[in-house]
Amino acid sequence: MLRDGRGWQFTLREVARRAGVSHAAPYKHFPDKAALLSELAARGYRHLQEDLIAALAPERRGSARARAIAVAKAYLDFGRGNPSLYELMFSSEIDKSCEASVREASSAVFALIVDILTRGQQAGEFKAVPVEGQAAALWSLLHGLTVLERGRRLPPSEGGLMPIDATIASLLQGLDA
Amino acid sequence: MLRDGRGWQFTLREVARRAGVSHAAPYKHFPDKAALLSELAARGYRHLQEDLIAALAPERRGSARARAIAVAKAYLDFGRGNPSLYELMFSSEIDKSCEASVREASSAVFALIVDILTRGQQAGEFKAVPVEGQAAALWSLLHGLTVLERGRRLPPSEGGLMPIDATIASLLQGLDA
DNA sequence: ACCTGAACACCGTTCAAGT
DNA sequence: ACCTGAACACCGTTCAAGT
Repeated sequence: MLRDGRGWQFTLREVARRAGVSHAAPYKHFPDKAALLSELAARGYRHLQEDLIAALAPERRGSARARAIAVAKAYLDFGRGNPSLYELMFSSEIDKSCEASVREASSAVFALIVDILTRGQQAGEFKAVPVEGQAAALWSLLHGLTVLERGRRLPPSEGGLMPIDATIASLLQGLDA
Repeated sequence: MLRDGRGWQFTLREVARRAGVSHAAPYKHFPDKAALLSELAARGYRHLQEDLIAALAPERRGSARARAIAVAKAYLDFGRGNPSLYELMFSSEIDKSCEASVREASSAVFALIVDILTRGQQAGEFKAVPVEGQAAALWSLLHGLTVLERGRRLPPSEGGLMPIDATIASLLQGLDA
C-alpha cells in the first residue's frame, strides 16, 4: 500500500512505477485492478492461515481451549500487523469480484476454526452445538474485535488495550460444555 | 453510492452532477471528500442508533436477554439494509480522518450496548464481569457477523441464512449469570 | 510472449472570477 | 453552509506498435 497526501492508496500506476515498468505492463499479468487485489486478498488469507497453524503447533497437546486462545491471539496479531491487507481481505471490492481463489483461501481459514471447535466438542470441552454456528461466532468475534480495535471504536480500557482477553473469555464461556 | 462499470463508486463529481451543480460546488460545503464521507458515516451511526432504540422500545418491560436479542436483530438488519453505508462507517478511510462527529456518534452506539448489558447485570440476568468487555464482545460479534454474512465468508447453513440466531445465543450464554 | 507510449475518459482539488 | 469554468496532476484502461 502506498502513502498518499492523506491516507493509503493502491494504484496500478504506482505499482508499475515501483516495478520499474510502464503503467500498461500490469495488464499483461492481470486483467484489471480488481483481479490484482483479489490475488493479494487470497494471499492474505493463506498467510493468515499459516500464522494460525503456526500458533497451533506448540499447543498440539494442549486443551481445546488453549488452542482456541492461541489461535485467537494469532488472528488478532495478524490483523494488527497487516492492517491494510486485512481490510482489503474483507472489503466489498473483493467479494463482489467473487474470485474462486479468495473463496477457497477464506474457506480454509473457516475450516481451521471449525476443526479446533470440533475437536473441543469431541473431547467434551466445548458444548455440542452445531459447530458451524460456533465457528461463525468465533470468527465474527475475532473479525469484529480486529476492526473495532483498529478503528478505536472501543473505549480505551483501564489496563491498556486489553478488553480482548476478557472478550474472548466471554465467548469461550458460552462454548464451555 | 453510485453504480460504476464494475462496483460502487462514490465520487464528488457525480454527487455534484446529481445535485445539478458544478463539480467545484461541494468544496463550498466540505473541505474535501474525506470530510463529506465522515459526515455520512456520522449520520450512519446516528441512524443505526435510532434503529436500535426503536427496536428496544417494545421490549421496554422485557428481560435483558430479550432486549439484547432485539437490538442484535436490529443491528444486523441495519447492516443488511445499508451495506455501502455500513462498510463506510468502519472503513479506515473514516477513522484516519478521526472526526469528532464520527467518534461521538459511534460512542453513542457503544453506550447503548453498555446500557443494556449493565441493566442485565443489575437485574442479575447477566454475569457481573466488566461491562465494557462484555459490550465489546457483543458489538464485535455483531460487526463480524454483518461483514462475514455480507461477504459470504460463512458456509450457507442448512435452514437458510441463519447461523445468526445460534451465534448470538452462543455469546449470550457466555453472558448468562 | 512481453513491454511501450500515446490516448481516452475519468478523478480530486485549486483558483480566479462571477452572482 | 454562494457558484462557475478552466486548469493541474493524477487515475484505470485500451490499443497499435515495437522487441
